[in-house]
Amino acid sequence: MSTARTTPLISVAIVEDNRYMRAGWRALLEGADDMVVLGDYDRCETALESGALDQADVVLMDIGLPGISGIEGVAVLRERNPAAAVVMCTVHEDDDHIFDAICAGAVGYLLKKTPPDELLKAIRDAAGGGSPMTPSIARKVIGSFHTPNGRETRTELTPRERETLEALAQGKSYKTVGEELGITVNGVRHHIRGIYDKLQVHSKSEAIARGLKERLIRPPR
Amino acid sequence: MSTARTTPLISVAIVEDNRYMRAGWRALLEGADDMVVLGDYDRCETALESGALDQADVVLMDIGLPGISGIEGVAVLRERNPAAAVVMCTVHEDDDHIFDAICAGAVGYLLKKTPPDELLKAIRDAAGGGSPMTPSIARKVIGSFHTPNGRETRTELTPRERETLEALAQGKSYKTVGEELGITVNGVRHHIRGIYDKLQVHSKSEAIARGLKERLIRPPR
DNA sequence: CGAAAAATCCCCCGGTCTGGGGATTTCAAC
DNA sequence: GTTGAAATCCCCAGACCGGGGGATTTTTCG
Repeated sequence: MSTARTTPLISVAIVEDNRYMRAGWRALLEGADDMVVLGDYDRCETALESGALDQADVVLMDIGLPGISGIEGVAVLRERNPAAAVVMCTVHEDDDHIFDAICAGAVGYLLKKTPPDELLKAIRDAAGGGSPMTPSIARKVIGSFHTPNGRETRTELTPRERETLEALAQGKSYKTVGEELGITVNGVRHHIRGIYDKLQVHSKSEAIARGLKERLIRPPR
Repeated sequence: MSTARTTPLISVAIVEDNRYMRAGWRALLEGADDMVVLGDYDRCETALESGALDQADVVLMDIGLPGISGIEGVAVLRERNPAAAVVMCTVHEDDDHIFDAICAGAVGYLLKKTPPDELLKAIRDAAGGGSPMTPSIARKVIGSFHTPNGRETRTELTPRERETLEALAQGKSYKTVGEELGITVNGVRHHIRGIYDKLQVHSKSEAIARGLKERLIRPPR
């Protein structure tokens, strides 16, 4: 009889255009006794056609692929097989690629320099409901939640102005904001004018957009 | 002569109200030869007064503290010593605490059930510019970037409506949006009316707020 | 091929918002 | 104890936006 397993096998699919890297990954995963490689592909199109991605628990995906990029690939796959945990694996460490991939639906993001044992750990992690990330990437993701310097008066909004802007960002009208802050519409108007002045904008939405971008206020919810 | 070090010592401060847990952490860290414990405290106030936090590389902080909570503590510390990497350590796994702590400035978030060796790894990770997180927490953070179902027509906005709403979220006016999409103000108005209808709102800001909340559109930047 | 949905354009009217003034109170700092 | 910033309130005029209509064209799909 075969060895009793405490955990089910992890099905993995590989999408990577570099054949040597692809072969390396395959060999590595095949050496792990808790994983099975469903297939390796050099581009998203063929991987999707093969059907392997539809049964995969984890998909190791390169980001810079010929044809459909890894980013678009994730988006497509997410509709076909939402249960699959896609781990992006790439040389790019720049913010745009990272956040594009994450927004598209990737659950993990590793740099290609990740050592083999950590790659295996990452796959187990991803299959187990985690989100493996290279430390520097994790910090970037976390950093995206942080306000630029943490001060109350970051750019230079007064506390009251910040409250006002946050209320506006929740879609509230002058009147509603006034009720919420316990002041009249005129009081609200004053603060809003201060905000427009400091942010150099001329409308509610513009102020909200800048407030969010500069992280002067926290995004609602 | 003392042993040559390849990496500098990591200064750690501990803030945790449970004395047993605190003592346990302290003992653990003192057993690691690349760390030095600057002090352990049962509340933020005393920790801040002591000055230990001002020199710490890493701060292990409980989230549920008497007096000033760990969340507020992070915010305060961030202004005093932005270089410190604060790792929240708690039993709470609910979203609010997590995101509040991260937004306040924490770089890591561990559950108290984290085994000792992983705790040490997490501290080294935090000191080295990473963001240690319990796998389930990491997934939640990553998940916050994902759209609910990944489809293009998530709730029920048409592609053109989504483009319009995204442009609005960038603070653009009807006219500007029209120029961007290559249509007239009237075309824009039509899409916006469709959006208002579907989202059940009655103003630009409200639509943007809901669009962001429901993740129908990606936050600008 | 037809029906439905999406996308485009147009007009009018009333309400909200923006920009321009000006005024008073409070509170902390100098 | 004056100064200044923050916060509160008020008015007016014009621009922009939202709700109500209606119309045409392209695309999608059964």
